[in-house]
Amino acid sequence: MPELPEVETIVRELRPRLKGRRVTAADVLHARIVRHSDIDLRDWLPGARIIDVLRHGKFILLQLDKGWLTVHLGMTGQLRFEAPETVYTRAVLQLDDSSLLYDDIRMFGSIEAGRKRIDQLGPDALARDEWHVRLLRHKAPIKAVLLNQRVVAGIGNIYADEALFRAAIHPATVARRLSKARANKLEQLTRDLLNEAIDFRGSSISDYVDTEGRRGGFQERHQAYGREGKPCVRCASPIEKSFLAQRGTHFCPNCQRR
DNA sequence: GACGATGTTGGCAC
DNA sequence: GGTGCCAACATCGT
Repeated sequence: MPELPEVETIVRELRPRLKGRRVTAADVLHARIVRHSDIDLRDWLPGARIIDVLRHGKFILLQLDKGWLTVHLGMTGQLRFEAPETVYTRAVLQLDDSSLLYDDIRMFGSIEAGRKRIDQLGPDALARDEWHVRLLRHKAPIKAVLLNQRVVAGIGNIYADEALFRAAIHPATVARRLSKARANKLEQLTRDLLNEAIDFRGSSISDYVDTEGRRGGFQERHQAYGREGKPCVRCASPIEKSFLAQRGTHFCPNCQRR
């Protein structure tokens, strides 16, 4: 569920509440959530001071005085302050002044100590980086390349469809065959899109809520994603849905020609 | 009730 | 390097 705008919304709420706080206790209710590490968070976290809260792509990074705690929300992960535990609560952090709970219905999310996996990611989609040149190195369909977090980090299925719609590029276009100008335009339109979505506190399709349980508002502004059969806002042709890179893909067959 | 789809990623086979 | 399939899991719509 959560892509860059949703994760950024959460990070902006976490940062002022977590910065400078000390972890007093940690509980892991479902071991599967903690991955790629032999560290037992229940032993490792207590006493740690939170220096800052950062984001890279869809990953939330808690910078601690003793290392890093990396959180990925997967499809249905949620972080909530002072919330009651549910059957889907997978971990709980007790802080010196509050508690932070990690809920995850489908458990595609993860929490890990260390920062290693971030090294595999491409530049954050909003970072100062001309990442459109990276798109041109791949011969896969442009939509698959946008979804590849090693190429550029933060774009998921919703924003890939929305970005390609704005740029009027067919999702199946071979990335390497885009002109440099079109790739550059795609990057700029993607940045605009992500920033607008952040202004609306992200998109809520079903599960996504922020740390206070509020839904986002950007789903009302989607022009392609979830609009199958509805008229294109530019030309009124019905939006089509097909499958590409094993993901539902929405586009205007008239505006986005191959 | 069964079936298929859902915003994510990682691993593996080819 | 790219593709396709599967796995993790629960819910919801048809």
